[in-house]
Amino acid sequence: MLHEEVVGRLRTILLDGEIPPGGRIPERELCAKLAISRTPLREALKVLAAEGLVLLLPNRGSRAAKLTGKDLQDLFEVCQGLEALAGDLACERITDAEFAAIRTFHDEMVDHYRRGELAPYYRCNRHIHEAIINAARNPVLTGLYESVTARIRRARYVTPMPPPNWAVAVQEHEAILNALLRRDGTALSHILRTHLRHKKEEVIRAGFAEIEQQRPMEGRHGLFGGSVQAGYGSRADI
Amino acid sequence: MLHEEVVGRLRTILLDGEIPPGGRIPERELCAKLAISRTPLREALKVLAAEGLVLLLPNRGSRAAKLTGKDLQDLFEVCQGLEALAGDLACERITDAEFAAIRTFHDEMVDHYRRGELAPYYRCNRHIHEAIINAARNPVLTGLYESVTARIRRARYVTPMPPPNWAVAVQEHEAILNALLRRDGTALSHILRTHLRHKKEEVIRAGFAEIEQQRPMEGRHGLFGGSVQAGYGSRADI
DNA sequence: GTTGGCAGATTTGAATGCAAAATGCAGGTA
DNA sequence: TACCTGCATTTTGCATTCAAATCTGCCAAC
Repeated sequence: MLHEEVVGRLRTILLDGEIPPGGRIPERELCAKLAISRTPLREALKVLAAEGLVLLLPNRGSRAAKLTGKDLQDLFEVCQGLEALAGDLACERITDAEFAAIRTFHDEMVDHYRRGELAPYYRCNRHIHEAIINAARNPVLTGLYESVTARIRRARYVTPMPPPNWAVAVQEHEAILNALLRRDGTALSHILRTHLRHKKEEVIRAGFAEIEQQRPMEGRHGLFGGSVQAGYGSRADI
Repeated sequence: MLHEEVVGRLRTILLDGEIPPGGRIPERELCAKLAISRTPLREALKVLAAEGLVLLLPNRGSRAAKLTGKDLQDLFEVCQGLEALAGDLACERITDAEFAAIRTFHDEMVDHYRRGELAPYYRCNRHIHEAIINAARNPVLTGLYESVTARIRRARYVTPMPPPNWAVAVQEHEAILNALLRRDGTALSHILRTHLRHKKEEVIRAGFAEIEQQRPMEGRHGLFGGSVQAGYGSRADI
């Protein structure tokens, strides 16, 4: 019960920004805080490094990963690909009940839009996107999606929306719902790609990538391929 | 230098089937074999569990993950999505040199096809797919792709090809090259999806998923989402 | 003959210990 | 004053140790 939980709690700490991106991760303090020894903590750090949330610097400790604008762009692009795939699959596999649930979220979301309530709008929005992923009935996809979206969540679901863009986003969501209703995978896939591309542009324009004071070569690491790997630095928040 | 290397070697051991899927992973033996202590080995196991290559059974050790037909299908679907995305991006970003390299691999591949040389054919084939991924210039994508393809590599690049299917595959590759030449992302994306879908169907038909003697509930685990998580069993080889 | 249960051995999960590397700081030198 | 050098301290990475859980084999009871 220890290991899983440690990974989860650490992940929360990192995603919530309790340890700010780029911040040092003090092993001893965290051990005390979580009331565990260094062994399970270090195991968790390795796992999170594989997820791209932690940067392991050999012999020099670990740091919370920072996202550069490039990182953010890369992540959004991948997210586009994953959601497009999910949309395609979801149209083949979604149940009527699942569709109904999405429609409910959608209607609620539109209500929040009309009232200009951003936070609840985003909540519904996120439910919809996640429901589409789940409807694809592909655990591998779900897993990758969670891992990718976790890292852009704050950028994605916090960025303020200028009214014109917000209107477009809602329109796109109408189209998403429509494509789902028609079970038109190709269309849904296309809309989702567009939708995410817009979101990406908005987030990047909103400045989630401007504070790039490139740190000089932090080590690589960050298993699973090249995720964070290529050694970035910077970004203070997200 | 230890940790990274241990993960790498263990991954190789698992992917090469040196420890067969579903096989127990004997910590002590592996420690002796790799000349390390249990601590770094266990860290590596946790990381590989997060990648979906290892199943962690609380208090009952770890096992090499097995792929069910469903797993294989899920992985191929995700691979479709990733390659489609890569194709789209690659068309925007590929350099002439990269394209030339792909064309060279392509020509060589066709030669091998004409001579009926499957293994070298697959080698070129794989180079092409990887080159497209790399041309997308997206480290996150590259990382996920590596992680996903590693798990289906043996199925994908070992399955024998009935002549008619092989001919179709080569034709598809002609189309891939053509779309790349024209920098037509939409077309390339579409072809890659189709190409991968065919491959998936072929692999599944070739029987890489038939030996499913469902093991009774092995624990879950296997971080990153639901990858292996949902607790499958079975498959003896791959 | 089979089943249930108990004691010993094995294995796992986590804590602690120890050597090596890195960091910080004081003092000396140009 | 700025910079380099050497030492003490801290931190990291791995090995070892220890407690708890699981597995194995044996015996008794039905």
